[in-house]
Formats: sequence, C-alpha cells, structure tokens
Amino acid sequence: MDISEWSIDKYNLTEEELQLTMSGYTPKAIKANEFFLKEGEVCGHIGYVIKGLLRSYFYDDQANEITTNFFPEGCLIISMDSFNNQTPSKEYIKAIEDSELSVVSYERQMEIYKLVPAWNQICKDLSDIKIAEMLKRTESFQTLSATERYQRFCKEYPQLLQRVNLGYIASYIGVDNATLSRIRKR
Amino acid sequence: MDISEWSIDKYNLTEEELQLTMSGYTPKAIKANEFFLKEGEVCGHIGYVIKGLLRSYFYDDQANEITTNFFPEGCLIISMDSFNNQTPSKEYIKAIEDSELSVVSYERQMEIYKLVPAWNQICKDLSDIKIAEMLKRTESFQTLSATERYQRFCKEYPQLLQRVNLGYIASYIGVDNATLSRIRKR
DNA sequence: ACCATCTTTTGACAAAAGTCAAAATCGGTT
DNA sequence: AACCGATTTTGACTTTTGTCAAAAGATGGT
Repeated sequence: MDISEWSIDKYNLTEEELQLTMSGYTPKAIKANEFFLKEGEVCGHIGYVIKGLLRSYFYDDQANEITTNFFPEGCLIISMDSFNNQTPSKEYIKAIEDSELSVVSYERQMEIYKLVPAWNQICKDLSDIKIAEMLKRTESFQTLSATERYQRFCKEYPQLLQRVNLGYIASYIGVDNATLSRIRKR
Repeated sequence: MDISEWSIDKYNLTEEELQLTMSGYTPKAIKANEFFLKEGEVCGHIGYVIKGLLRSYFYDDQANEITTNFFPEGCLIISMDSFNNQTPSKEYIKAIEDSELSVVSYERQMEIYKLVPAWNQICKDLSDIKIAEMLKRTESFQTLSATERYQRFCKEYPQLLQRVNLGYIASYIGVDNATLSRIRKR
C-alpha cells in the first residue's frame, strides 16, 4: 500500500466518528513562498493539501538548501519529528505554489485519538506508509546512479516535474545542480 | 529519542500487563549464517536480540547483495513491510554471529495489542524511532560524500566495525567494495 | 598444519559527479 | 519592451567513485 491507495474509507468510521474527525479540521490558504513551518518552531498542525504544492527543506553545513519532501495535492503535511514529539523543527516547510490546506491542531488531533479509537490504526498505517516510502528512497541511494535516481523520480512524480525548480529535485535526489542539468540532456 | 534510549519502563505497565507481554516471548537460538527470515517468506515473528548480531539484505538487479540493516544486541528485528502487512518479505535476515533471540509470533503480538492497550503507544513510538533513523540515513545520502558516510558509520556504530565484513558496510553506505577499502587508508 | 574459500587490498584505467564561473534563459514587474 | 533577479545551462577542469582482475591476507574445517 502506498499513500495513493490510502483512504479514510477503509476504516468504517461511524457517522459520529467522521463528524468528530472532520470538526477538528479548518481550511487554511497559504500563498507561494509563505511558510507552513519554520526551523525552530514546534509543528502545531497537521495539514492536508487540497490544492497546490509545498516542500520541506533544511540547510546543510555548507548552507546548501536540501529538499527533503514535496507535498502535492492529496498529501498530509507533517514534520514527523517535530509534530510527534512536539520539539522544534529542523526543517522548513514552504509553499511552492498558492495552496489550500485543511489543518488540525496538535491538541485537537490528540483528542481525536481518544474519541475515535480507529485513529490509532489510521496513524499506524500512515507511519507504515511513510516507512515504506523511506525504505524505497534509501534503496535508491544504495543501488542507483544519479541518472537512474533522476529517471525514477520522473517516473514516480511526473506531476512534479513541470512544477518545481530543478535545484529542488537535484538536492532531493542528492545530486549537484549542474550535474542534474547535464543528466537531463542525456 | 533513539532506540538506545527506549525502554519498556517508560510505559508504566501493570504487573499483569508485563506478565501478559512477557508470556508471549520465547527464546530462540540462531547460529551464524542461519536465516531468521528468507525472501518470499512472510515474517511471522518479531525478534529481540539478546546476544549476537544479524543483518538484513536483498539482491539488486545485478545480483549484488545490498545490506539494509544490522541488528546487534538490544535491537528489535522486524521486517516492517512483511510483518506489518503479513506479505512476503523482499529481504533476507541472517545471523552474522551465533545469536540468542527472544521472539513473539504475529498472532500473539496481535493479542497483546488488544490485552495491553499501552502497546499501541509502544508500537507508535517504535515506528517514530524507525522513521527518525531513516530520516537521518536519507540525509546522509543527500549531503555527505562516501568518505563522510563511512566516518559517520564509524562514529555511530563503533561496536559493529570489528564485527562485520567490510563488504556489508560498503553496501550499507552505498559505496563500492574497492572504494571503501581505499577510503579506509585515508 | 594445510587447503579451499572468502574477504580485503591493490593497480591501472574509465566513468561519473563535483566545482566554479560565466553565459543564457526565464519570469515577473514596471 | 526593458530590466531585475532567479534559474538553468554550459565550459573547462578536478576529484571522486566505479570497474575489473589479480594478488595478498584471513578464516574455518579437517
């Protein structure tokens, strides 16, 4: 199962549980280049991307911006370490395009866990999906060349290719900017 | 929090809950080069490593063995995808040294989830730890050279350095065997 | 102690990827 | 249409890493 196959329908929530879940969520618009979360802040919300595109990134020792994830429509935005442990975030999350989110606060989400037991399972499934994604990503670094990683990226995220700067893709797949440019002309 | 700081003591289980948890676990000895899990098998057990050392690996397109993880004393062994979804494993898990494990079956672990509610939290915490580990690993591929990845490996897992083949480390950090050998002479 | 096997090192070379700077291109604004 | 800044491409070059094969070293079994 990957995130594209995931749906809340699986969990057979009662009407009331669905109500409780939905009631915690509020819409939030975010313009291109605005932040959903900054380094050092504690991630206080989960966001669901209804429309638009965001990305997360951090700065390495040499102050290069390293993109860690893209969040297009249908994604849940969450800085795992920061949200789960309510500790300061090590990364920024910033909108690439004007976006519309649906957000829920940490406190409200905690209540939902208590009121709707199925959320424990939902949460576990989402963690498992995340882990599966990351395993695949690690594998690509262990076994693929830069060119192959780029090809895989194109295959997996064709919808991102036209929408994000190449530099973001370059750092995402762990390749220098100029090298990616050369890879692209075959 | 990483796995070395994790302990079941955190969860204030009652004597009875602890009893129920422990009762599911049985000791299992495994000799060097024997398998804990083979590719294609469904992972039916979680293992806790009391003594010894194991590793997980798979074969890439060119039939290279790629090491994905090491499991020294104190680790939980679990093939996430296979155990969680009860699907055939894509990787092998094999003992590097004669090892002693404490194992619990999938069925028994599912019962424990029901009988000891705190296990939901335990499970979530362990997932979070796993995710944090993987984030760090991904970051190392995105930002570090082969030499730096080797240095980080040495710093993080000094106890493994003397105990595993260099070839295992090489594929773990995504470097050719011969290259790692050269890195090591500075 | 000896052999067979596996692991690690080394050499010579090729290919891949990084660096730095300049040029070209693209986007949005006035 | 001209301009500014950001992004992308390109050139010339260096460094890193991979490949292949052979040699050296280590290990375990008998």
